[in-house]
Amino acid sequence: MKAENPTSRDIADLAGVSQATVSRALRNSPLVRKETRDRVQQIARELHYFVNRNAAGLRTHQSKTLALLLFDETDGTDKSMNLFFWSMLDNITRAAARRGYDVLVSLQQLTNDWHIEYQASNRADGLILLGYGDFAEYREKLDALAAAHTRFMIWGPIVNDQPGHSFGCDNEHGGYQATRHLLDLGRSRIAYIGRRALRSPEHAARYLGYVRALHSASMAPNEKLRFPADNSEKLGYEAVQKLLAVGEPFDAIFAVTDLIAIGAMRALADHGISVPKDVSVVGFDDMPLAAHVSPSLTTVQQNARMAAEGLVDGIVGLIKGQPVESRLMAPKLIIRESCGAAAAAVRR
Amino acid sequence: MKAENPTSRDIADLAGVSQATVSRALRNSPLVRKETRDRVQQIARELHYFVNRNAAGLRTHQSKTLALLLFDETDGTDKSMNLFFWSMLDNITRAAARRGYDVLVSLQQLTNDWHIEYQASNRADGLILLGYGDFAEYREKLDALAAAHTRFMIWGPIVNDQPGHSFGCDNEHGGYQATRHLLDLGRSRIAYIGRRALRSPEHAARYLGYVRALHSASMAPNEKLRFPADNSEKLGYEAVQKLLAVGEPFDAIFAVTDLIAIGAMRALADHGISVPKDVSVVGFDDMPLAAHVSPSLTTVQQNARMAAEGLVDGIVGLIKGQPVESRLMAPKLIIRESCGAAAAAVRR
DNA sequence: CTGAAAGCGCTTACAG
DNA sequence: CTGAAAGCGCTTACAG
Repeated sequence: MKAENPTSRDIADLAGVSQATVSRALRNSPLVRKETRDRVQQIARELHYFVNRNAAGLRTHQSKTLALLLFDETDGTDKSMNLFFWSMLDNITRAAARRGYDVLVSLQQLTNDWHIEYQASNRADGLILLGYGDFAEYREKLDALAAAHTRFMIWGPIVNDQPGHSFGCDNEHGGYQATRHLLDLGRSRIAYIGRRALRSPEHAARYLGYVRALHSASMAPNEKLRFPADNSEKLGYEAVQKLLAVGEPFDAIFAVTDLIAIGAMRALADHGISVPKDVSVVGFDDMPLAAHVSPSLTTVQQNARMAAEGLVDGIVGLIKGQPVESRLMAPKLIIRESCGAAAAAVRR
Repeated sequence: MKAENPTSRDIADLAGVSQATVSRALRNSPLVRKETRDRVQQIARELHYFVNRNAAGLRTHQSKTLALLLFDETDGTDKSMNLFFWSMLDNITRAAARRGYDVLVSLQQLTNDWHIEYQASNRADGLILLGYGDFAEYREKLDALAAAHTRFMIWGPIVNDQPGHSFGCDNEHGGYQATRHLLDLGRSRIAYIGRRALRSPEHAARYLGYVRALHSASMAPNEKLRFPADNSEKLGYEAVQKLLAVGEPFDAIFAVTDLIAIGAMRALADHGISVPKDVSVVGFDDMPLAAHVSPSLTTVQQNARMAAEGLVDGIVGLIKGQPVESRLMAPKLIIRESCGAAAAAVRR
């Protein structure tokens, strides 16, 4: 049915050279004479020849493939959280392709084995780990990866003692920017919705930025205006219900993620509280939805393209045995309608 | 630095059997005695051994990998369109994993070469093509794939003469359901926003369903209420502007995609027209955003899980040389607020 | 039930 | 600049 694929030997026969020369010519080796090289490549093209990756990989102990492991702590109902990852996936595949790597994708549940075997089986030369959540739970998996001498880059903060290398967003600075923006607009009773425990280091860093901004305005965080929430719209909604129940006055909310912010805005609307007139709301992530909700959400953007480049640079560096440093990139405040800074904000 | 991975030969030495027996034992061959098999597998586990995929693949001419090619006709600004694909990706990787396949992802631009070499280079045993858009443009690529004897499944409609196999949504039926729903609510002047040309077969099928529903109510489509639009919020917005400019009365809109519907609703809101009081709007796709806009969007859902299973079943069947039929799955009307069927609709 | 042997299609020292 | 040869780590007839 399906014709056999041509091999380098077939090309050698047609070109009248040895198979070794074909291999060299195809890889543009300077060892082979230009005319020979051109002839070989010409024939390869005519035959629609492509190097057998399994054979090449077996020989070189490389797969030229990266495995992207996406893990998701949510129950899957809040698919929207994945939007940033989607953009990351897009950018990572492109960045990887530019460097000659394919990307293997795996959606991991936290309970699954973490596919240490991707590298051990020569399916991938390195891993990129992408996920939000509780690092206390991940830690054990990361240790296992490290023990197996797996090369991996983690999307996320720089955590002391954490095995492996990471590339992340400077969440502390982002939290500072968000809060500073609210303060600059004259808001002073700024609620915080999100975690701040160390086991959730991204939230924790954003919280620290929030506190630093308050301090910079000679204020201190008000514990009555702090409500824990994981990353979901529902929990943002519920947090605002609690906030209102407490009765402590507030004029702004810093939600530690866009999803929480959107839930919070819905709760405010349901209670007849106007955003941004009565209360300003700022989120974090800049997921596509943020521009589409009403009022559109002012938020802190993590540039997915930059993130992808950082992660792919890192893992390719590790594969090549180069020294790699864990790094953070700067986030960017995106001003829309939800804080009142742009009264007649352009929505498109 | 990194210790060499163990090979089947290492296990053979430790187990005191031949390398061939190790290979058989690892693959649970009934040929090898249970005790031998258990001993070999035990040692493999202790050594954290994993079969070298390159070697196995070279030998068997299989990669146990599927390539998922996502192509996107938009300019990339309307990332939201990708949401259904994201869900597809999720479900496809899981469905593939269940069948022992990894998934390689590639985000294709229409202008790129379509990586015929995925299969020719033994990187993938088959392809899944995922994208919306204009089949006239794809056609040439599909022919090239077919000419290269590449196995592939296309997400989309069954198109006569189109090379390869497809699995898609019964868009005609979906268009019928959407329109029927509007008719059942007493709407009679139903605008259609979307393409209907054959070169855009998904839109075309939805349009045919729209027409059939109208006929079933003894109505005919009103050409003054038809406005072409590609899949973007912006174009949905603009279509409604044109619709209003024409002055032809209407009480409902069937938008051929959710994104168009959302743009349409925004345009209606900007003109002070109430949805669903004055005008009912129904979309197609049920992207996550659909539940979050206000009013929440009644739409026709394509079940991503079912779609993924269909595509993966198809491609695995093709790989195994089994007969595979192109098939359609049934869409499902999801009733929310935008048509007025659920006055006090639950938004969550 | 097990082993010896061939061979999948490359890459790369080694020799010329 | 080119070729002959080894070998990457498996799987699977072939023989026993």
